[in-house]
Amino acid sequence: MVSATIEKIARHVGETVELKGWLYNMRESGKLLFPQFRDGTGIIQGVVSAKDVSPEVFEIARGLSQESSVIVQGIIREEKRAPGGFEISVSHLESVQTVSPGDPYPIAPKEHGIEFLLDRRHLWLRSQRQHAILKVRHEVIRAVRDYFDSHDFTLIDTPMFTPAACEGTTTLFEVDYFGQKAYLTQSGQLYNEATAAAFGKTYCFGPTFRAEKSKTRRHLTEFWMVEPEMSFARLEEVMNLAEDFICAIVERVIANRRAELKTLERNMAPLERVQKPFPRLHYDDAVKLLKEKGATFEWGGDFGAPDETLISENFDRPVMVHHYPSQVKAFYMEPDPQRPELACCVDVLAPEGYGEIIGGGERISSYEGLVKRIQEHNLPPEAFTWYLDLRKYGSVPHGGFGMGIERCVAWICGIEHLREAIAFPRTITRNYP
RNA sequence: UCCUGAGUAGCUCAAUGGUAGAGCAUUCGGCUGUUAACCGAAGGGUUGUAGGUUCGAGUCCUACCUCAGGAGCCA
Repeated sequence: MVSATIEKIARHVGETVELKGWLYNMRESGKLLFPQFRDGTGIIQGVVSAKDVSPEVFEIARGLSQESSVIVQGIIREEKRAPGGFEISVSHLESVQTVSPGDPYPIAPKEHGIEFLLDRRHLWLRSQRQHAILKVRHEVIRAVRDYFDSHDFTLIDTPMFTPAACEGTTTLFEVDYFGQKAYLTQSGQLYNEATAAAFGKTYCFGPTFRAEKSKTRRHLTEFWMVEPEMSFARLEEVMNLAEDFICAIVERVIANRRAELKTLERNMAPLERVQKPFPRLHYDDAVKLLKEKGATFEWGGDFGAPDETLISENFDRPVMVHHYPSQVKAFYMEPDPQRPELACCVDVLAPEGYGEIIGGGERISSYEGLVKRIQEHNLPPEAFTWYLDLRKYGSVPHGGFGMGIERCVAWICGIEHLREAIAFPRTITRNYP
């Protein structure tokens, strides 16, 4: 007996194969059953005819409830009437575990509320839409790794436990570290600066944690971030990298995950327009643009979500906004030599209202400059001794950026909420399942 | 933390202050090409919690709880 997967079922037309999976749904019509099977790679309709199988097998098939696990044997046929275009004519069927009708699978093929679904996220992952999103996520992550691996970056992952903040301590998760205070990382960037000085070009990729009390579709308390860092790089090179990187990811997902994007009913036109060069907008000009659009915005502030949408809707592809005022950015941003009140930084705003997916820039390379900033931000200097060392022993201009994986996936999938872009989302109100 | 909205059957939702309802799901019956199949029947309720107003509260009032959307902050 040939074992087959639904994803590659087309190559088995005419053959009798064995499928191992679960009952996705079933329609029945008297002595004819139409079970739909899924195996993790796809969904295929089966047909069980009472005249073609033993009465015992027919009864087992008829008694299957949604998500019962099964092993099915049958001939694969092309069948226009079947969703997906292929069908398995079941000759034998074995139930591995039949879901009890007294406690049926809770996620029926109909609409459900979000709280109900999130409480059953461990089961919700089996549905087509969630499956498609997580397949895209996997493709994005593969593209990210392939991109950096093939551009001479070395992967060096950074710690989750850290002794101090990169930004404010209010947004840090504090943990007890054998009697001492430690914090879950918000970013691997400071460590990336050390590894970049050791290896030239590096990146880290892992979960990050923010204890922000944000209750919006754009926030998770635990999210995955990829952060490249380059020695001897200026803002210009950071922007070039961000642009090339995003194009590579989008191109790769379009090439390999078209079926999933179709399942998600993603409008492909805006994705296909993601080509170099991206528009580059100086902060001054972004403020000017906001004022032209009638927004009440004062120079010097950071953009809120509605501001980002107003800016990005003027462009048909991601837009790079650079040179924000230092006061709204992290302490380690390199000041612009011509205008020290501005930081050599860049945010990449995704189109279609998805907002910031990348933030980055050039880091301060001078020892004195960094000490001054640490003081201004009231950060504990002893925690940054090692970080300051990087400015004492062969300091160079360097920079990089961070990209939030879930924001990128949500944008590419065209989904409303970040919580669907990760298998088990952690938000301010959710730490289960 | 603030603003707005919502909690009724397993799920999604109805119900002028006057007998608690439908569809889906489940069970039983019917149907040999179904497409969220369809047709018939059955079971299924402390209306988020605690008070209050009223002859009478799912409905009105107060407090609290939970969730959702948004703001601030951020990727």
